Amino acid sequence: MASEATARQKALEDAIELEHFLPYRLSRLTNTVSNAIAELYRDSFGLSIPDWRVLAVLARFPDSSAQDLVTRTRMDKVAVSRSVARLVERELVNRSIDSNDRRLSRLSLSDGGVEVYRRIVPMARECEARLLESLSAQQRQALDDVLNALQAAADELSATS
Amino acid sequence: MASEATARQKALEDAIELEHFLPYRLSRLTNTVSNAIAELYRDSFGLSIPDWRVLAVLARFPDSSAQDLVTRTRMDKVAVSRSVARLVERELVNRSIDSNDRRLSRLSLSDGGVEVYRRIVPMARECEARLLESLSAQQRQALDDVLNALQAAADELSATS
DNA sequence: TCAAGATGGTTACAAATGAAACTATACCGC
DNA sequence: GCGGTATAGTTTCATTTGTAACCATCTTGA
Repeated sequence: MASEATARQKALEDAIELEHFLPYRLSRLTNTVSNAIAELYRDSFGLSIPDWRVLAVLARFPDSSAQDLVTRTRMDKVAVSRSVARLVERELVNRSIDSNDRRLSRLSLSDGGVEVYRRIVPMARECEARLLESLSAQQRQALDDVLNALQAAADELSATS
Repeated sequence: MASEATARQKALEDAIELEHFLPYRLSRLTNTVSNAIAELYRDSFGLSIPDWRVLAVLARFPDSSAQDLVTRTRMDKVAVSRSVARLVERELVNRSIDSNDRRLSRLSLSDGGVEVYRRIVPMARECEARLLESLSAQQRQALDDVLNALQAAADELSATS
């Protein structure tokens, strides 16, 4: 009993405050941001965030294959396949088959895709700007460095576990 | 045609590099961290992250109601209900009914729940520490401030949109 | 006191996500 | 050239998650 009570006591002393726990804070922040953005893209263009990511990469790297998209978006290949299927269906993306290797798709924005992309970009920038406005110039620099360091540490974490 | 080409050109010039786009970077970091942690909790104790959050809050605030958990974890009430159901089923959490208001649950860790919690805490702290190790003391302070500012800005964003 | 909300919590159903199996094509060594 | 293996991409199925409807209980105000 005494030792049972002690164990309980010890657990309580060590208790983690979720509010200050980094992974929780990151998760909460990301959820808030992602939900706001997802709503914006969905209501404006009927696009999901994965769809938008695919568009963004294709705008910069036309003639990408699905595999290229996997690499550049860090989405998994199933998610890429589904987004591409939606976008092709909606004729925002053109798909053709690589003439040298017929396993590969060659994906590009259609004119319609370019147009949608062109209209989304300012909205995306606006969201980002509103977040960054809350920071000083120094904090923005610090954020950039810190995100890089944390991502590297997180990659390490997931590699070693 | 010329104008069509120009539009395309303009879109490309404005193109967003996903790698530098804050919402994307946050999302990527959070996914990496969450996946690593989720794997750890799952393999060690068969717990999901929502389960763990509920445990963490109950360790600090025994006799919480489900609604209290919603507030403190920022999870939605369905997720809380499901986590609690799982944890009660596994007898890590005790549920009783508030004697004054029979709609309310009174939730607390069982002895087994305390034990599981006590064993998870060091693992959670270790994860967090590994992430923070990558930062200088100044960067850690900056991170704290920046996360607070960004969360506030994100709340603002989702409120106004 | 009792009808009309409001609140706490669960259930049911739909949409999103992930893992594994599958198809088609290409490459490699013989 | 041909069997075995690797790669690109899709489909299938199970799990998770979110939304909305729901039930029980409480509160309020005529």
